[in-house]
Amino acid sequence: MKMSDRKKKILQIVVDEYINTAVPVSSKSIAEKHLTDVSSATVRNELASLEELGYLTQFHTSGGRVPSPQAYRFYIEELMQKGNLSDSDLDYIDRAFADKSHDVEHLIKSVSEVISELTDYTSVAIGPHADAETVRRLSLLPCGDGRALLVIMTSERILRDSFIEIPENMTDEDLDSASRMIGKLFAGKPLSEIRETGEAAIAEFGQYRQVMREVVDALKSYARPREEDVVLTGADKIFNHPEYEDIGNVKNFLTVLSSKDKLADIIEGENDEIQINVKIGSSGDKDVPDDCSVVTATYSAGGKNLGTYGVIGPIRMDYPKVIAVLENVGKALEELAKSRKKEKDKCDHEQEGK
Amino acid sequence: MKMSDRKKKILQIVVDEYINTAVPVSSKSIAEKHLTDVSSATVRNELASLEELGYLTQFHTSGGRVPSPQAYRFYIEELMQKGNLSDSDLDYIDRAFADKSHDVEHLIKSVSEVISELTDYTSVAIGPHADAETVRRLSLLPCGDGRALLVIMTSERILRDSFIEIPENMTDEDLDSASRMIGKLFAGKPLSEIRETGEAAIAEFGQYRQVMREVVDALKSYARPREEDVVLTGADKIFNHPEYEDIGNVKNFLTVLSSKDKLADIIEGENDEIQINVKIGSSGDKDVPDDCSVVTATYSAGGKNLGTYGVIGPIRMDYPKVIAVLENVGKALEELAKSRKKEKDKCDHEQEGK
DNA sequence: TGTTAGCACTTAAAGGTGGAGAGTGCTAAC
DNA sequence: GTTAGCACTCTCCACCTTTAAGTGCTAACA
Repeated sequence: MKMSDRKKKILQIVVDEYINTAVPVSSKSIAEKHLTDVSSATVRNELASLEELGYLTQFHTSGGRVPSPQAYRFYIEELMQKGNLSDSDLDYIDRAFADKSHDVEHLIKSVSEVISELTDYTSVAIGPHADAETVRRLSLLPCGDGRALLVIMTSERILRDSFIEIPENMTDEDLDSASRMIGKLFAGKPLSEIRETGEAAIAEFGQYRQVMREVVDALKSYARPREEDVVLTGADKIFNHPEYEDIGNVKNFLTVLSSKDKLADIIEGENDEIQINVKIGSSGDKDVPDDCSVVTATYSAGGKNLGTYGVIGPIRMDYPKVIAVLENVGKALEELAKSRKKEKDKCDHEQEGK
Repeated sequence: MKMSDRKKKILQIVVDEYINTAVPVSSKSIAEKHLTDVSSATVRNELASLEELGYLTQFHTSGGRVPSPQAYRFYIEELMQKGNLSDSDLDYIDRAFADKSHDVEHLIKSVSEVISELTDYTSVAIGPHADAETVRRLSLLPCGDGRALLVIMTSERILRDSFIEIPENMTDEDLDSASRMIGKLFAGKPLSEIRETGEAAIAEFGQYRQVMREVVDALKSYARPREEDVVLTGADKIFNHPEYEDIGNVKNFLTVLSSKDKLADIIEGENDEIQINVKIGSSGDKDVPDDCSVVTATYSAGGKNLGTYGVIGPIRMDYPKVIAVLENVGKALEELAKSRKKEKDKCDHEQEGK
């Protein structure tokens, strides 16, 4: 059976209507409100046929139709009318990023908050992979209890959460010179490369071999997003959506949210290439609950990854709005990255001139 | 009306029973299971009198009795039989703290997890106030973008989350010497004192006055527990308790949990002196929801505050178990603090000998 | 005076009934 | 291909009845 234009139109109406009202859509309401040139009986025939094609389901014979996951996918690909944000929403985004300090961590948090606030869904954000950033400076600060704090300044931020063990007989001065040597060796290289080639370098690193090994080991923890890099905002937003009036669904949902590790998997997925990625229901992804959709966007500017941000909520999600928000936040982030780059370049230039 | 021994006994039975079953307690069940020497009619008389005294309430005439907040308070003060933990619970605690690294942050997280796991309630933990700790070492690491990372080693841990702005014309060497000077000045002093007297010191700090001001300002943020110092574990545990089958209650509960700032207020309160503190219902505390109890313990060893830990859940809480867990975790923490102190002393001694 | 048996009373919860309303599927006519 | 008409199905709600649980009260008892 072919998808006639009228079928598409009706399917679009059903999805739009259901997204807005959460009430199964009837043939009568379609004929009255949207397709005034045909009767409800005609619509009924089309609905029956759409159901046969797998786009619609009914809970019971007299209950109107509800879109299937397949329908949402089709809707997003072909039918959806891109939403425009209201002026006040656009304003909100602008203001949120206007006076942000330079911190990547804070920025990620802000992005997550903005997305959750504007979409009214739970938002998840993962910052850029430190992995791809290059080392600018590396310091080892003695802690006095056999450990040292490893602080790495990368091209994008400061990593300061790793501790390494240091040999008992090592003095602060030793540590300092080890720190300089290692810093010099790694400067300009991306973390990922250090992790891979680091092993080989350890052998040649006579005196401070053990410290070197600890540093390389510590870098391994940056291969995956760390717990503190996964930001969750607006978990309580689910209560604003009628599908979560059922306690079982709430429980299910919150259980997924409680493991940041799983969340990271859900959000990151394999969306390196696509800009916006939509997972509806359990599209084979074991970690996404059956009754949830996940919409994510991976941002980048000038070849640089700016992180992955998204929304998790019921399948009946306001996709036009969510996608519009993600796109506009993306634009704002790009702008920000650009203006920062300019600033940095200017700054670097000045330093050279000195 | 006086509280006869029998009344007390009956009240205790009602509370115990209700805690365990969550079902209103009837006169018949009491007479049959616990007070076999009197009839249900006698128990009924006593129950009516306890109700008059404000200890019991009924939802409807044929519904059995339920303890009032007042009854729980009386129960905890006078009636409760202290619970003993099972061997496996005790084991669990021991194992959890056996091989913990030195990190205060990790320890707090572990404590919170252990408490939530053993009690089956949502647990909140706030680490010791950095505020009271003394400075051992202070470093300013240049970040290269007009900022510096302020790393402070205190007697207990490493604080590494503050950034300060530095003057444009300041070189890395300048920063380093400023760092040394400020470090020397503050060494051995508690953060709280620096915060208070710091203002005065700024004036005398000629050349590096601006940096000094930034440092003193940054320290102010340690006066209150920071967001990352408030650890929440097992939010989903509430689903294991029947009072949270009602979606409204869940919403209410989760809303409170979503603000770490409010949580900190709830947990910390004014329990500096008491070891274990129980708030039942809204005991005047505006932030605690009416239908919630909060049990907290503030630990200390050798005069040193080890943090405040607790449990938040329904008023019908298993107080004997919760209190037993908090007590035993407290003991374990004390042990840990002691053995660490020994280690540290030994370590310091060796260093002196060198 | 405290305790008890007995009984009437109250209430929630569960189950059944019937009508109203919504929506469909089908058929026959256009 | 479209439509009007109608029988059919199903939910929802209001109402009722029954059942079980538990109480309060009273009168008798030790």
